[in-house]
Amino acid sequence: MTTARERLQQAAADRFDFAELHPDQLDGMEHLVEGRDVLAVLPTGAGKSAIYQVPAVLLEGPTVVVSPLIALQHDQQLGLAERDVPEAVTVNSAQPAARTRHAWEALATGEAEYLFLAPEQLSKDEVVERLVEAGIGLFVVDEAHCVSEWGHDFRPDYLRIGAAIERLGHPPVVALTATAAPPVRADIIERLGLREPREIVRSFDRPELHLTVRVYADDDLRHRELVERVRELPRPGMVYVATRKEAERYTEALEAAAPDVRAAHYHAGLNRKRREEVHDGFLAGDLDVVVATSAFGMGIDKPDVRFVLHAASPGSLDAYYQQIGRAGRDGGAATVELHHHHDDLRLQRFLVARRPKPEALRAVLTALEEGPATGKELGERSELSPQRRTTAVNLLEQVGAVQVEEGRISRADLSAQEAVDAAVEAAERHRRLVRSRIDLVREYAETAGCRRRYLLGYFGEELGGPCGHCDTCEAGSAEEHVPEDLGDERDGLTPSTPVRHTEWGDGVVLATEADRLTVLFDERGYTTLSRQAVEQNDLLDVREA
DNA sequence: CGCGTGCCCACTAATGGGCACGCGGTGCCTTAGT
Repeated sequence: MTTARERLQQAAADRFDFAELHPDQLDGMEHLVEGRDVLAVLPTGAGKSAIYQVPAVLLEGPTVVVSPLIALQHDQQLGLAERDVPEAVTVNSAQPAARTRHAWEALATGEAEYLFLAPEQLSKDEVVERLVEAGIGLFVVDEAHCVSEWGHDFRPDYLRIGAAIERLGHPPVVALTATAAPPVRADIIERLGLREPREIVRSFDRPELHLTVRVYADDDLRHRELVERVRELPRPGMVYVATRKEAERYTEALEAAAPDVRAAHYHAGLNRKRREEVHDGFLAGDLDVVVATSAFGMGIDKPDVRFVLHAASPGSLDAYYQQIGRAGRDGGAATVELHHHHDDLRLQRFLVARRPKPEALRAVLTALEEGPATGKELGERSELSPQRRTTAVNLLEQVGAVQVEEGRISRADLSAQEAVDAAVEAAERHRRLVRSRIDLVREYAETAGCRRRYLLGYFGEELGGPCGHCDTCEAGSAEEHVPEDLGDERDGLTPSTPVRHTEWGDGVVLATEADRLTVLFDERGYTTLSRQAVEQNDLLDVREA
């Protein structure tokens, strides 16, 4: 009798041509074929996709892969076409109806094994019903950080994936991502409804990246220096900016200052053809530098990116880590610089987490007084856009004001006023969290301590001493900022310790520095506390997890 | 959310206060018209 492990290795070798599987991959695969859920946080290039691709052929029933971008779905589909496996199909609005028809038929007959779709598809009842009929054997959420990053406002259907999984009878689920700090991992697990998932988390350390921050008070100076850096540094590389206008402005400045540098800008305002040109041109080596907003990046698996410069601070260290992670994937040295200006954060504070409109919440509740409704019916009754409507339903469901069962939304026993108040408060709490993350970007920019230590601490990883390979280490200031009691559990306040603050309630210690602690409070978000104040005033109690 | 821009108005000509207005990111989806 062969073990699951042997069958997986056999399938990987015979059908995928994977010579050898990494223990992390095998571990994830094994849990899936045993019917358990998995959350895998592994760097790009570590073979995340294999974790679902191989078990898919051993498990009965087709595999659903939820992926945020149609372009990514297409890439994965093409990759699978080269393997000795059943067909991979996609369902989305951009393809001809005939292709979608074929996809559903192939899935129903068992001819197709893999189905790629965006989360928005799962909000359609007929889609979920077809999946129920197909008897889904494995459910995959690729780029799973999007659940936490986009689900709360931008793409609310990300928060509805969990409900779809339940309607499918909860087949084994695997969530895959390259970047997720501990609170993000917790959010993914909760929102997808993963059951005692096996968490596979590899180190976030990327020693080949040299980290530097420059802080500016003058935007024009920043602009000039950044252009100069692009001229000096080995290429290819990427420059991240905060706005579309800045992407164009920096590209023009670069073209003027360095005609030999082949540069292009990229943002979501470009037409599809142009976006493809820039994307493909960069991957093919026809472009040296792309200046882009956050729109550029997912699907960029280019090994030889030699620098990632930020001409403006992003809205979180999660986003920052994700963007710089595109440098040095070949293992060669790469330059990572944050060119920070205090005003960058003002823009981010505006951009992230807008408040929900109480009118939208009321409109949903009023529409439901007529009786339960599907999402579509609710849209017709309330005249809200799909995005507004789904965001409102998500919030109301979260506070127990509505229930969603079998795709039908109904009112719970809670007055409209109580429901709206609770939903607004839930949104406020999330807004505080998201805004508090912005403060940590500033702290990263301003710390005199080791940059790498700070960044890894944010991702729940304790780096013993200074890394010796960032600007503060080289300047000597990092040495003085290592906590003296590192590893000493004298005060018990080590990372991931649950604590209670006299005023701010429950939280979890996330990172420790010489003079301060970063704590994530349920009600308040990320907060930095002075160690001295904590000790003198006895502000924190360790509580039972 | 909060800053920069530009307009009006006041007013011994050249500036400046007050204020309304515009601007700022990420992708699915759908569907009419060429």
